[in-house]
Amino acid sequence: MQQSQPGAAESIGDGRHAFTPVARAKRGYEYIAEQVRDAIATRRYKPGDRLPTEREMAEIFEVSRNGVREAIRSLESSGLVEIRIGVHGGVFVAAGDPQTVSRSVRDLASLGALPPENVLEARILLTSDVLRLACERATEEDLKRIEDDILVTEREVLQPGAQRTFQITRFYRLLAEATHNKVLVILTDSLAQAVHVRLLRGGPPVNRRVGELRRRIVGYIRAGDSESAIGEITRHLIALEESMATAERVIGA
Amino acid sequence: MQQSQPGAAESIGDGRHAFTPVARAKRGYEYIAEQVRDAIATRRYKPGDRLPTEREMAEIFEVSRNGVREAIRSLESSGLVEIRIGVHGGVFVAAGDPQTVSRSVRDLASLGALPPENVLEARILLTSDVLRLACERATEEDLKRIEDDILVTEREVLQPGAQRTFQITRFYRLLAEATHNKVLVILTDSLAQAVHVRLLRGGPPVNRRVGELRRRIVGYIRAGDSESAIGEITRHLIALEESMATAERVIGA
DNA sequence: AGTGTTAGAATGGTCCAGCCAATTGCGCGT
DNA sequence: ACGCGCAATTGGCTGGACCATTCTAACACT
Repeated sequence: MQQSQPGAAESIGDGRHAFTPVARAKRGYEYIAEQVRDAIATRRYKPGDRLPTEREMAEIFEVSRNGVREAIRSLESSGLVEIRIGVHGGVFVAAGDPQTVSRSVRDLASLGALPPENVLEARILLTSDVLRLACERATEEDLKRIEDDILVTEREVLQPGAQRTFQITRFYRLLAEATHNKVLVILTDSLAQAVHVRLLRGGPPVNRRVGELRRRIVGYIRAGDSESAIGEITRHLIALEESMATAERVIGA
Repeated sequence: MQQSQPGAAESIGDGRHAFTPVARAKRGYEYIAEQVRDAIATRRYKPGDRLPTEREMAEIFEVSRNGVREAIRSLESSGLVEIRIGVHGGVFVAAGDPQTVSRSVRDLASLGALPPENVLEARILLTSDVLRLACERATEEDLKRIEDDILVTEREVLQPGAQRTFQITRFYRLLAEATHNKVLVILTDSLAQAVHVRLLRGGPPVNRRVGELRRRIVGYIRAGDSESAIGEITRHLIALEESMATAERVIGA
């Protein structure tokens, strides 16, 4: 996988030179992971297929079993393979879990690599697109699911000692699911996770009025009034950002 | 790391039950990776900080050094830590490389988990948002960079035996960079990678006219005519999708 | 004083050989 | 026919050993 080189090269020059960072001594397991990745990318191995056993790979690649295990760990953490144990166990090409993407984004947010104002802007744009599509495509079932979730959330939020849960993520994912577009679900979920990380780090108190707000949104979607829905949620996202920003200023984070 | 549970639970029921998959016997290294992840998420460790050495962690967590190494491999592959060797080397919390996200998306695409029509739709929406912002914010420098890249691309494309390179990814990233929004760059790049994977798997021949098209886009951006730019690129993305679809039908992939 | 040079220490990188735990199939006994 | 347990195969994990890389600090030579 030549993923790091292009980025690195371009960030330095104008892209015209053909230089690449001096082939840093890659570690053994990287070569293994790379080969497996390529084999999957080129469809030589498809989801569900079983790779050779650890012991076999150790022979094939001429490394110790430990080296193979590290490579597998890396691939597993990327969501490319999954492991089953027992006879007929082994390393299998995974089906592809969409959550790996939002986990990446969450990690980036954990590291503070995502400026909040950029997340906010992207979120407003993305959510607006989602709402427009949702107005066209949401089925009654989709809307029911959202309404059920609102009830759950209200119950969670009104309980004494309400903790931050995954409600933030859930609502937006359900909205995105109403577009019937998997990719939009992934993107929406990713941005929600970026905010979620921040909320977990001592954010503002839980807003007890979320229920009302969300019900209004659903109402607009039912009526096919995308512009009102967008306006409503945009104001909400901005308000949320402001309350997070002040909360962080108080803590001094 | 409770990332797999919420998704799994919700996909089954209505979200009202509090059931969680029977705590599958987690492997030792997962506990380690989880603790380190949490420590980073809660800012107990910040980018640049050094974690204990492998040997120390092995003592702390009461596992073998191999176990620790597997945990580190997993975190490294998530882009959370990076390793330096030598005295004063060790495991350091990373700065956060945006490429981890697009790599995730690319992996998902490799696994065939992203329906092409969903990618196309998301790409059209996202690129439209990007172009609107770019029309407002692009500096002369931004546009210069794009024009330079177009020249590079034309040279690459017109060479005999033109190979698919990273030009597809590059152009869209540069467009996104003109919005001066890091998050939009990440999202744009991710979707471009999803398409790139497909192109590498025997896509249609390289389009030799890309230069003209891209120059027109830049022209519209300079003129602040976002709608024309959007129309142009939307038609292009749709045409690209169609040519990929037919190419795949021929191959029988 | 300045300048190489070298020895040592600390770190991750790798290997080996072995045993444990989970899973499954097969054959034996009832 | 049924069930029970053994055996085979897989990944999970251990502990110990040694190598490769890097940096520091002491030393030797100008």
